[in-house]
Order: sequence, then structure tokens, then C-alpha cells
Amino acid sequence: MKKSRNTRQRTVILDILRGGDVHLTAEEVYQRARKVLPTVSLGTVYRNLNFLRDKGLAREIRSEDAGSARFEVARDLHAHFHCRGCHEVRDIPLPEELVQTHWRSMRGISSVQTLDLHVIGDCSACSPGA
Amino acid sequence: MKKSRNTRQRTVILDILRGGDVHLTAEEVYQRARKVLPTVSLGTVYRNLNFLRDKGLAREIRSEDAGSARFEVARDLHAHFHCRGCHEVRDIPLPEELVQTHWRSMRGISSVQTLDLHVIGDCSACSPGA
DNA sequence: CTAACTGCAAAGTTTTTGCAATTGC
DNA sequence: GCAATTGCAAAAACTTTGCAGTTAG
Repeated sequence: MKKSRNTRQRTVILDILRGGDVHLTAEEVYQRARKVLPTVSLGTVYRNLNFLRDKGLAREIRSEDAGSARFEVARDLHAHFHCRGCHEVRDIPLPEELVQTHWRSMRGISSVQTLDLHVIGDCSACSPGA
Repeated sequence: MKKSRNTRQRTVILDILRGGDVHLTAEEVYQRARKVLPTVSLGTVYRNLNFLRDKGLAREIRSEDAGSARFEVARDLHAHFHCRGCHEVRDIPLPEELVQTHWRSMRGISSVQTLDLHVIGDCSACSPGA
């Protein structure tokens, strides 16, 4: 196991992910972190977000409509609903059958680490009639 | 409906997505297109890939491990397996239950356009033992 | 004809990185 | 003490865009 330190920066960044709203971009994490650590750099935020992701403590989510990646603290597995209209991202439950699916029995798959499901459509605010 | 033209560039790019392997980056599409149209530009490739995506003729896929977006021609709905080791992307079937799921009954969801499922793990080539 | 499209190159965005200084453990 | 980490700034990687010229319909 690779060594790692609990720096103030890392703690603050993880706390930011834990607290408040989920789905923050690196830039948003950076802005919030600066309120606590005025001299923190964006590079450090990126390095720590990647570190936390690789450690399994955070998840990185990317939608089809490019822009920045967003990060959330790793919690119970869930899916994401992306609204095409307002570009909001919302957590929705991940169907239980999906979690149970026996992926490993598929040819060529040795192990499965995580599932990443995006449901893309319109939210009721953006498309009230439909 | 917005007007559009069938330019040689657009035709070639769509053919590239249709033929050969799926999951090409813009750069890869560009390299292949240049063999047919030596003066085509990367900007045109991007413009056309975006155009085809917006028209529903192509799909853009992004995985957790950043890098470039990849494009594939829109076909039957399927999921993608991403290997953490070699970064290959493979098509795998999308569980039928998932397609049947009644998303619209969820609070706040008005309509669903598409599902995007990524299964992240190790392929048998990268992790033979597991 | 003319609006959609292209090539080119420049600019925009997002993310990574080299390096010297700092700091957990 | 020393390797992990940081801040800074520069660079890399990826994508979009302004513009003048070209082209499909």
C-alpha cells in the first residue's frame, strides 16, 4: 500500500465533498476550499480529487455534455439523472437487479469495481407537459 | 427542423463511425478521414461529430478516466465495459430489466431519452487470476 | 444565389506537471 | 530526516470558434 499523509488540504477537500451539495466541479471545490485555506491552489485540488478517487473515497462523474468533471464523495451506489434542459444532475436509486447482475460471467470480464449509470432525459421542471 | 447538407466530409466521417471498430476518439476519426480527404481539418471533424450526436446519429461516451471523448454510431442500446488496466472499452449487453425500468414514475423525471451504463473493472487479459 | 459548411489558426477550457519549498509522521 | 505534498506557473490535452473562402441544393 502506498504511503499517504493527512494534510490539511486533503482533509478540507474531503470535508467539502462530504458536506454541502454533491456533484461539485474541481473549480467549485477550489472556491470553497479557498475560504478555509486562502492559499490553496487549483493544482492541489485536482491532485487531491484524483487521489481520493483512486483511493475509492470519491467518485468522478462525467456527462455527455462535456464541460468539467464533477466529484462526489463515495457513498452507497446510486445512479445519476441528467436533465438535457437545465443540465442538473440528480441522484436516483440504482435498480437492485443491476447490482446483482452477474457481470463476471461475461466473457472477458475478470472483476467489476463499480457501476456507473446515467439516465439522460428531461426533468419535470424543464418539460412539464411531456 | 434545421437545414443541413450532405457534405463529403460529413459522409466520410459517418462512414468511419459505421465501419471499422467502434469507440473512436475525434483524433482517430481525423486520422482516418485524412486518408480519404487529405485536407480535412480536426475542427471539421469535431463540428461533424457534434452535429451527428445532436442529430441522434452518433453517441458520445466519456469514461471516468478522463482523456478524450469517444464516439460511436448510434445502434441498438448497449452498455460499455471499461478496463482499468488497459483502458479498453468493450460493448456489453444492457440488461433488459434496465430498459424496462419505469423511470418516468420517479419524482422529477419527465421523460427519458437514453441510458448510459458503464461497468468499470478489469478484463481477463489484465487480471487473469482474479 | 446563398446559407451551410469548410480549412486554418487562434483562442478557450479543463487538467496535468516540473520544481523548489514545505510539512507530516 | 525524508519522502509525500504543496503552491506556483507553465504546459499539455482537448475542444470550440472567428473568419474568409467554398460548395451543396
